[in-house]
Amino acid sequence: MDENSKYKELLNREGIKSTRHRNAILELLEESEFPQTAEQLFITLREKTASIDLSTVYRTLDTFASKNLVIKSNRVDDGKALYELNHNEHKHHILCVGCHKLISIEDCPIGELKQTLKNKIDFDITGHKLEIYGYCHDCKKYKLPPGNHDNL
Amino acid sequence: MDENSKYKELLNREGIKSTRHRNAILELLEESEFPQTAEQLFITLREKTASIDLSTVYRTLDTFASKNLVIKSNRVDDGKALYELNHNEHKHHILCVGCHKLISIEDCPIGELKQTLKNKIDFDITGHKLEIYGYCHDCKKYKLPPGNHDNL
DNA sequence: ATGCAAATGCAAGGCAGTTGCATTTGGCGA
DNA sequence: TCGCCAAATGCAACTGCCTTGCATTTGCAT
Ligand SMILES: [Mn+2]
Ligand SMILES: [Mn+2]
Ligand SMILES: [Zn+2]
Ligand SMILES: [Zn+2]
Repeated sequence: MDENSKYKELLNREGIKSTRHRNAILELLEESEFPQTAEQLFITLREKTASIDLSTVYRTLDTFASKNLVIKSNRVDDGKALYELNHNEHKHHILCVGCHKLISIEDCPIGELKQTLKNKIDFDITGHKLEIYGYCHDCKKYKLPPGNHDNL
Repeated sequence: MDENSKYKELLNREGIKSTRHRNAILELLEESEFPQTAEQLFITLREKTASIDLSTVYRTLDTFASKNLVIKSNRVDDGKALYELNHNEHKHHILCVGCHKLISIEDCPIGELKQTLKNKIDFDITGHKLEIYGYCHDCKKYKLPPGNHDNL
């Protein structure tokens, strides 16, 4: 195999084979600023590289997720699965419900809660998912939709 | 209609009709300690009350969600939709990945973050979803699965 | 080069949720 | 109380996301 093997060592380290598709998917994820759906990745892959089947995309992403190479989450509005490279940095996204812009933030408020729960009910937190939404600077001008948004 | 109309006023206040199914679903949600899937509700409804169609359950729950009577979320492991009554109290659940037990907590760490983001990037948070998982007291004995769980 | 397990393509299938349409029902006004 | 009509429901087909079974191809160790 040629120098599609950019991630050969990484993949072998995880005990899986280095293939054209796996390299392409990792490369694409590395270029992506935000979590992508399988289909978004699939379409891009078809455009820029070779033929690939959607099922291969799913299987590859699931494999990567099981190795903790990628993080799988769910889109807030439609629940569709999202995949992003695991940079092992702790970050979250906030979604503007006005313009649907995603903004990355490095703040995470779980730290204290971790200790609190440990003390209160002897629960060991190993992970969490946090999605925040609201209105960005540019979208403040729009009125809030009716209803209590603060109970989620 | 007889005294299935327990929630008539509430429903009329929201501008929708009081029906047998809507009352039954609200009643069932009120009895439920934790968020339920549409199918769980559907099955219980069939057992304890009359015949109802699954599509009616979905439509009813969506209607309730749009009125902010119920909160729709997604299960952590399979992404399936969950529905719970909106008690307008701010709470979260933590999931034990050992025994799959759900525990309600009233702690929420978003408050400070709200102000932080307001100051830093002029973003107004209107809501958030937080799912926490880990190991409960009883499940500590089980080993943690390999991999970094702390990057979600 | 050879062999074999792993990866992939292809097509069918599974399942949560949605939708169109005919029928029923709640609530209101006569 | 009756009749009306929009709203709600049942039913069945359908969509879309994702999975799976199986035949073929490919990575890679020997
Ligand atoms: Mn976090
Ligand atoms: Mn909260
Ligand atoms: Zn915006
Ligand atoms: Zn447990």
